Amino acid sequence: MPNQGQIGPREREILTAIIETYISSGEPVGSRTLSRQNKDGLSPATIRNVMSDLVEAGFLEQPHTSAGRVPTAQAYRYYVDQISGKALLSPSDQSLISETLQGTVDIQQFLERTSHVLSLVSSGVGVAIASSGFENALEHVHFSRQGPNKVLAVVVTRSGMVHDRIMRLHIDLSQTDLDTASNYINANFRGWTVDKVKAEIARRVEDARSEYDHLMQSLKELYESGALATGEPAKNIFVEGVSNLVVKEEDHERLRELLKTLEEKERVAELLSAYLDTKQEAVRVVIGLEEAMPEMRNLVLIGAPARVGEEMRGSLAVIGPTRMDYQHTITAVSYIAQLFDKLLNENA
Amino acid sequence: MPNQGQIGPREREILTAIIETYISSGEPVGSRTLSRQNKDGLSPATIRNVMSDLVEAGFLEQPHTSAGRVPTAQAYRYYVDQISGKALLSPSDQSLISETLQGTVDIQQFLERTSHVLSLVSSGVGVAIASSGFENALEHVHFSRQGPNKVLAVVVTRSGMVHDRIMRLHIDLSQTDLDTASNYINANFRGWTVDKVKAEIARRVEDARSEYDHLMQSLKELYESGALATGEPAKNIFVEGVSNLVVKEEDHERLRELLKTLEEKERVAELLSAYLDTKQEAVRVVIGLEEAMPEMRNLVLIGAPARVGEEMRGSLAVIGPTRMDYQHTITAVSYIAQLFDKLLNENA
DNA sequence: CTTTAGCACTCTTCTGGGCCAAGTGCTATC
DNA sequence: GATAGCACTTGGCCCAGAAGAGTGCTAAAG
Repeated sequence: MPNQGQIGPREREILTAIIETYISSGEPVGSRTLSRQNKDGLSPATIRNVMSDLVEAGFLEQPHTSAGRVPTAQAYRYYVDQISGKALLSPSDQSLISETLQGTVDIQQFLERTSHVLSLVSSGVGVAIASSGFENALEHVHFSRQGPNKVLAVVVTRSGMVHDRIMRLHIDLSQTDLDTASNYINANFRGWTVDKVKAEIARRVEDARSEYDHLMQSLKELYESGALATGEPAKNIFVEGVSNLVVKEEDHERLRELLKTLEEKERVAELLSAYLDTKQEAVRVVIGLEEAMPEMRNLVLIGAPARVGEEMRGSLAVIGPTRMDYQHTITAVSYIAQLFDKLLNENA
Repeated sequence: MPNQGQIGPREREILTAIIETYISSGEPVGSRTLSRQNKDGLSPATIRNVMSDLVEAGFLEQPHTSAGRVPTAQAYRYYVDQISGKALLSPSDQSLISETLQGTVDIQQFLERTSHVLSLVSSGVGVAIASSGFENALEHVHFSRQGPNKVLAVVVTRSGMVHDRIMRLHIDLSQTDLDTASNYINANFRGWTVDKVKAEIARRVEDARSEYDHLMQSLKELYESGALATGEPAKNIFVEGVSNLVVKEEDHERLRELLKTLEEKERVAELLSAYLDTKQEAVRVVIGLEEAMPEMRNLVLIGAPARVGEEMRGSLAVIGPTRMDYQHTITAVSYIAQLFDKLLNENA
């Protein structure tokens, strides 16, 4: 990374102007255009000199010798650092968002609406993910016999997620057996994380050698049938607004690849979890997604962890074109992340 | 519709050849090409005469005076009638499909996998919809108190669909109240359709003027909070494989519109329900979707009702380009429709 | 009456040249 | 350091011409 420090106030101003012009026009910006729009009457020649420096420093590129300049990933990163935390969300967006999210009652619904509203207010796809099992405290399980060997399991976690699943067992358990089992689990493990519960049940089942212990047998059967799985990943990953990514310049082949990736929601989840970690507090902007996934060239990710109190319950993000309204999107993401805590805390 | 009857065996043969060539090449097909590929050594001139007749009869069109011919919607309809029921599904597809769908346990999961596998074996998007409430017989409800004024409702229908929902009530019901209510519903209404149940509850609540009847009050509260809603439409509409629709020829603007429509799953549901009715038995092919939705120009719908026994439980379909492998897709859709009955019947 | 061969005609697509606009880099000047 | 001037590069656009594909029509052959 050459000469990052070289950026003085004049350079910064011009760089910002170039980026903003490019974002709104989509075309390489030349010195002439810039000098005309810039309020300080700098001449094209001057600007050319500065531009030349900026190319040197790695902030700009030229598609070919005699075209204007285009911002590099480095430039976007710099730009985002500059503007971060500067803007407020427009009142209309604010009310759109809060009206949509008002009155949601569990995390799944919240996230679903979040992905939708994000795709509306941004020019990208809205993504929202509920973080899976391992961080969720068990609230309550319920088993209900549906027929011979057939059981409906409902697992509710503290965060408000509800997982239901119908399973076939190898043996037939009566509703009484099931109630005994669920009472046992609820009485012993309420508040534990689901993963811990599963591990502990496995241990106790193993320990209780006695084949005569009916309860343990039921538990074993239920455990093995996957009754406590909170996986079912697709159910808790919401991706909306892919049509926003269809823009004229895009080449068909890549677009197709991109859509395919976005449809494999697990891959989107991977992407988010790679870049959004629990520690970090605020909105994170990742420029240069093509390093992780080549079909995501020219896309950026703007994401934030979704917390309630200290606990991370999921993530939300916008995946959109490098040429996007950063201020706006960042503010929107951050606004929703805050709402998340607020709305779900009062439901606790 | 002019001179439909005019089609003799020779015309039919040539028409079929044109359609198949066009489907595989995507370009207007000319008399020369056709004469070369056709086994009977017909000369281009002869073919031209026939083509001329076919244009007259409304089966072919020419993009411009000196281009080859392109099949019209009428031609595709004719073609589909000709080939229907002719082919068998390739063994590899057969096993892909049955392996994917084997072991599904409720309709939701079945449909989700169906939409996925359909998008894989066809060149279009796979769609699967569970028909909502009104035809579903109630199996079982369960209410569970989650906190002050907060109740989890689980509604299970005979078809294996599970609807869960967390609601806020205006009054606080104890778990005992809830159990009384659910027992009452299960005892009185098991086997009714959900809609009937709702109507009947409303009636009884209305009738039981006595404000002292605790049970009726609970029921009223639960009913009004929407505990019995089996709506939540998005949850039961599965659309997969949109990337299949990104093809070179497509214009960006229309593509964008199309994706937007496909993301509004309710609109897709509308489309299916408009064309697939309960009466009809087998696979239905709808050519000319643009009449219903202009953005769906050049798309066809190949769908079938999903029944178990006599009862319609949903629909499945492929929405793909007019230029698709009809034989293959029709066979696949029909194969899955049959599997549906078979797999879910044995789980009954 | 059907089929075929021949031929002139139409229309699209591809190609190459020339022109223009935009933008650059360099140098000389203020 | 900023500016003005100037020669140079490059992609986009327009146009004309050639090539290719296909048609319709007519006349002849089966």
